[in-house]
Amino acid sequence: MDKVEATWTGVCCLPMQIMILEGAGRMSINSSSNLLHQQPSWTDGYSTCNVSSSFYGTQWHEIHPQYWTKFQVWEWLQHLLDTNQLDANCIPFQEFDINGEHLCSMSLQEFTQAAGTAGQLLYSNLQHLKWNGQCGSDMYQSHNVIVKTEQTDPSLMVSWKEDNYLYDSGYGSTVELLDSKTFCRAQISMTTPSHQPPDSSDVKKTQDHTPKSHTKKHNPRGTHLWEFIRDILLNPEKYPGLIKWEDRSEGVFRFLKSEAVAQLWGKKKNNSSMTYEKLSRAMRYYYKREILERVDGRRLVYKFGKNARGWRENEN
DNA sequence: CCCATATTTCCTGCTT
DNA sequence: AAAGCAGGAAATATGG
Repeated sequence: MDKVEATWTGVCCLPMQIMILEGAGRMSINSSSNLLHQQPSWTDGYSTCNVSSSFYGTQWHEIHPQYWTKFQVWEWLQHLLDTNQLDANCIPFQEFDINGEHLCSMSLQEFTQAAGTAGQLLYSNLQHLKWNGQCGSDMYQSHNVIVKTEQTDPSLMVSWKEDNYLYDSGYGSTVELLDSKTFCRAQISMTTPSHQPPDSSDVKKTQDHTPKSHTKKHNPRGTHLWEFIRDILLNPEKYPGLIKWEDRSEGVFRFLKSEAVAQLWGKKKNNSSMTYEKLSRAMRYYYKREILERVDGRRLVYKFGKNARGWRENEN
């Protein structure tokens, strides 16, 4: 065994990581492949969390919208979803397969056409960006949600807010804070067909996800990856800010801290060299088995398929 | 030891 | 340019 016991306090610039994993106490980290090596950006003491897509690298917020690439347009959209705590369906990403120049030329009407009720939000936010060049800290929020006035690195600010928010209020109490959510409700219910439990052959109901069923045929290493992911989603208070639902009823979710999830998975499997790269390969194998469905276009987003059980709110 | 399943590891190519 | 995504291929771990 060349594994080295290391405590998370060694990674002193990662308060979130420490908090998340403190329950686990010590973590086995391979000295040649720990977080410090895999995620240099985590160690810069700043952009510690990839809460929203990615700030390091592309830095759309430092570029005038006019010059955004399609990718940066999507990052902006994603960011608006994040900061306004909106469901993904509030903004039809496909409608924004355009670059910054095109985006800037759109009228309010066109925005509304493309994104419905959210169009207004997008439009006014973009106007703000256009006239201010650089992004002020307050532009990240639209009119209707939590206002933050601190002058800090936006990425830090946002992750801090989201993390704290998750810690303080827990998952269940989100709604009252977020009237922006309600303004999307109509849209969501229109675009979301009602759902019947897709079960046909399997009449077995495992209300609780305790894996001790007599029908289990092969379960080599205890929990499967998808169950592990599901359980993180189902216990947000235990693993805050790692993965979040994008659309609870449809089973769409998104990794917020992909590498942290990979580390956690690796820990469970006693594999300290687990990475998101490898974890995601395993996730992709689930497509064929219909445990997951593809969600294309959006990074780090997955959707439970018909063979995934136990993730619905009231599953039978 | 063999077999199947469920990853894990590595890789090339493509997209954002 | 860095991160993700797609899959192929091969290796590995585990239980039967």
